[in-house]
Amino acid sequence: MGASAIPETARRGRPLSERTENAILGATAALLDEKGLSEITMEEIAATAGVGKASLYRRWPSKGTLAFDAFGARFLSRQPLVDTGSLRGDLTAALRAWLRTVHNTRTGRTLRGLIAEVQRDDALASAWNERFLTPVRARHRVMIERAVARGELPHDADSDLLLDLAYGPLYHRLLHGHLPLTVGFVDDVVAAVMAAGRAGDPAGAPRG
Amino acid sequence: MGASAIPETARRGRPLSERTENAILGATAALLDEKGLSEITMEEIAATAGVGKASLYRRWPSKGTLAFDAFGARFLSRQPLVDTGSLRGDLTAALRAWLRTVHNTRTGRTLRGLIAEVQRDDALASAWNERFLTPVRARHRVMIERAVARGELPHDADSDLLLDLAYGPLYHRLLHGHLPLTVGFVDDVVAAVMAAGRAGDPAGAPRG
Amino acid sequence: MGASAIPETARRGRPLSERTENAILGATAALLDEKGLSEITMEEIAATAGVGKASLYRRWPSKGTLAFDAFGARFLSRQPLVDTGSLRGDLTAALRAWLRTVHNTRTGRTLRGLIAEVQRDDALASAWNERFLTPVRARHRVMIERAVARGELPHDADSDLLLDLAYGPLYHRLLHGHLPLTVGFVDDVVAAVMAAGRAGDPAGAPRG
Amino acid sequence: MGASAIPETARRGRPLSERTENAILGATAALLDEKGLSEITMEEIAATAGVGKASLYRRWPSKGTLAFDAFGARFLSRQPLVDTGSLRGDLTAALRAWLRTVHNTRTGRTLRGLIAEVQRDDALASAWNERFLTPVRARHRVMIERAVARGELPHDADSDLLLDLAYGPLYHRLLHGHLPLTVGFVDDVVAAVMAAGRAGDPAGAPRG
DNA sequence: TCGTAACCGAGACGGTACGTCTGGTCTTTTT
DNA sequence: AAAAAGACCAGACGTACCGTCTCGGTTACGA
Repeated sequence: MGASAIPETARRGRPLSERTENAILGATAALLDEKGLSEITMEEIAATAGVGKASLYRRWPSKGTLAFDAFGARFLSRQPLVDTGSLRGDLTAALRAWLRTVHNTRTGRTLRGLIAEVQRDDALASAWNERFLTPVRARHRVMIERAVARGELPHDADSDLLLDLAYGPLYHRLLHGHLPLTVGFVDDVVAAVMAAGRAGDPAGAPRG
Repeated sequence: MGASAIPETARRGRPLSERTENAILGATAALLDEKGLSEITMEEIAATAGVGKASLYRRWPSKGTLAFDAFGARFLSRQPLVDTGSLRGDLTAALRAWLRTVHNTRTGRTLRGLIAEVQRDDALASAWNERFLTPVRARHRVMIERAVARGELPHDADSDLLLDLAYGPLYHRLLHGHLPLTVGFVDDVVAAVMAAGRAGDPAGAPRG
Repeated sequence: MGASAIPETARRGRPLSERTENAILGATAALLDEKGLSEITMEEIAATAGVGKASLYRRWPSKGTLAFDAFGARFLSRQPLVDTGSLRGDLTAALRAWLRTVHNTRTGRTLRGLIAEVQRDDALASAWNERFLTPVRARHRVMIERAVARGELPHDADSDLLLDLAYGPLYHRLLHGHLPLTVGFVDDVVAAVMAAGRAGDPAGAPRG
Repeated sequence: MGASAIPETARRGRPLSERTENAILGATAALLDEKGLSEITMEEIAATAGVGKASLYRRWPSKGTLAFDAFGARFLSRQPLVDTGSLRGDLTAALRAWLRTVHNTRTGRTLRGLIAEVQRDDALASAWNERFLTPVRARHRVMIERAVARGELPHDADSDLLLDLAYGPLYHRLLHGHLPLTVGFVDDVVAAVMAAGRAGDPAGAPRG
């Protein structure tokens, strides 16, 4: 989304300035630390970065994509993959890390704002999927694969299902706020995922 | 949110017109059938309703609250509570009804737009909780209570947890769109909730 | 303009309340003492008078006519007609009284506001002429007639012209503010009118 | 009032477009030819000019100042200064030109509207003085100076007074409409000014 | 070493929508 | 039936941002 794509041949003309790019990303991150995405304007980002608005639009097509670039790396870096030796341990570690990252934090507010933005912008939705959800899920999927290798889960365990069972309830409370996001809740969710996994290949259950 | 609050004594001056209110709600609903919430403007609603803008702001403080009033009743009416005689049957019926209501429908798009709006407006978030989430969850909780009465679930089953386990994964796919919302997925989620429920008090203890 | 028109027969229903009328005129006068006519709204007048807007529009068709009624009598009462025994004395007394009334006073500001209002409302312009200009000019014309009777002016002296020669320059400076309105200026204008009057029939003929 | 002020150094950013400015002034002038200033809205001017509202407010702080810029030059150009060889001739030519320009013309209606506007806006009043009244009076003052040079008026003739004696009665009738603005009236006013001028230094008359 | 293409910051551009305000009218209940 | 209250429709107000374009100027490649 940001500056990428190595040109086949060196492109003519003045190249995009790395300083400008960093200034924009820095200003965006700083503003996201202060307030919600919907309260930030492109003009404000440009002014804060000491940059013309055109330099924003030259790189990112919308506020959402820019915020996503300014936000994504930091978020991903806070979702480490640890190997505790058991699926329950891995899941607990992963979901608690997610909880710490988003619960009552500026990062959580930004994440909510980005998900809101995704609902109104199909292009951003694609980017969100490819650049954020896919990698984070690939990382999480490793937990499932290790559990299969250990024999904790059957060979045909549905990793997509299990991940949605784990993260779905958490995002649900994050976005709707109907009930608190607590460590206890996270542990209950982990227990439920364990139960569902042990119950055998859920995809094999009879359905209509 | 809209006209409410029974006056202690008859209020002075010209009362809010029911015709005007209905015209506004009707226009909003019609526009929500055409396009997304974020593409609709208050000016457009007023013009469609043949009403002054002030008559909108006199009743609703924001577009979100208005959309919520125009949308809520319809949505709730499409989430019937049926008694099939078993928890699995009840859950399957409820989640499939939800799926039919939101999957690739205008209602689904509107629901996504409203959830996005809720992320940026605390007042709307409260209304969303009180006027939408709380009643819909109360209705769904009946399923859990019936299962407890039947002996399908232990007495201390955590209905909040079970409902989040059921609806969380569905909303997750609705909002992120990383994987399709299918009947098969719904049935898998039901199976997982059943497994989690049978496993006893999910909040705690080791299970064999 | 205001409450007038004696009913042929006693009118049916509740009569227009004199209290209401006085409250409106009082509120208007009070507001005109505070600020300019263009900064006052009908809603403000109604609120200040503790009266419904309909009670304003029932009596006066526009803000200008109302202001005119609230203002007119006071202004006229401050333009006394004195008989000093000479045209120069009469004119000096009249123009100086006008100067005292309007120079750097709230009355002057209101007068300017009303004249501005008259430019954009033909109905008000008529009222202004009939109810304000005509009576005040009739009163001033007496000065000219007395001067003719004394032999200070020829029998065919054009009183309209002489009055416009006297008041025109004063209103000019009041409305344009290009030069100060001073007693010296008033006296110079009186001298000029005297000269013009003495020169014989101003409408015509060559003079030596 | 509009785009002016030569920049000390080349100004940064995109300069104000002359095309836009002309479009706005043209649209304003066209609308002023159709109807009165008070019936014209900023939105209408922007739409007619094919221009955003911000481009109006970027240049002019109010409708009055804009109308003034659109109107001023045209009006001034219709008040030529001719040298007829005598004060009476010069005055007659100037006042008759004024009469032709404003009597029952769109220009006259606009002039009345602007004078009304000036009464409610101090900033506009200043502009009106500096940019309209001062130059037009400077031009007219030449008539007086030539008359002094010819010996028609004493050396200490008060040009401000004489100009107000000449134009005051005309504006008086224009704004109040109590009596018609005719050529005969103009000639009478000229005669009066001549008489006042010949009567010697009016400023020297005794006063209290 | 020059030309030129694409960048740079600044800010004006045509637009849209905002939420407020006012005008003049209409609809209540109360007097 | 007029009173006070206040909602009604209509639409202008001046502001804020949008995403694009224009300006004078800079940078770095390729000829």
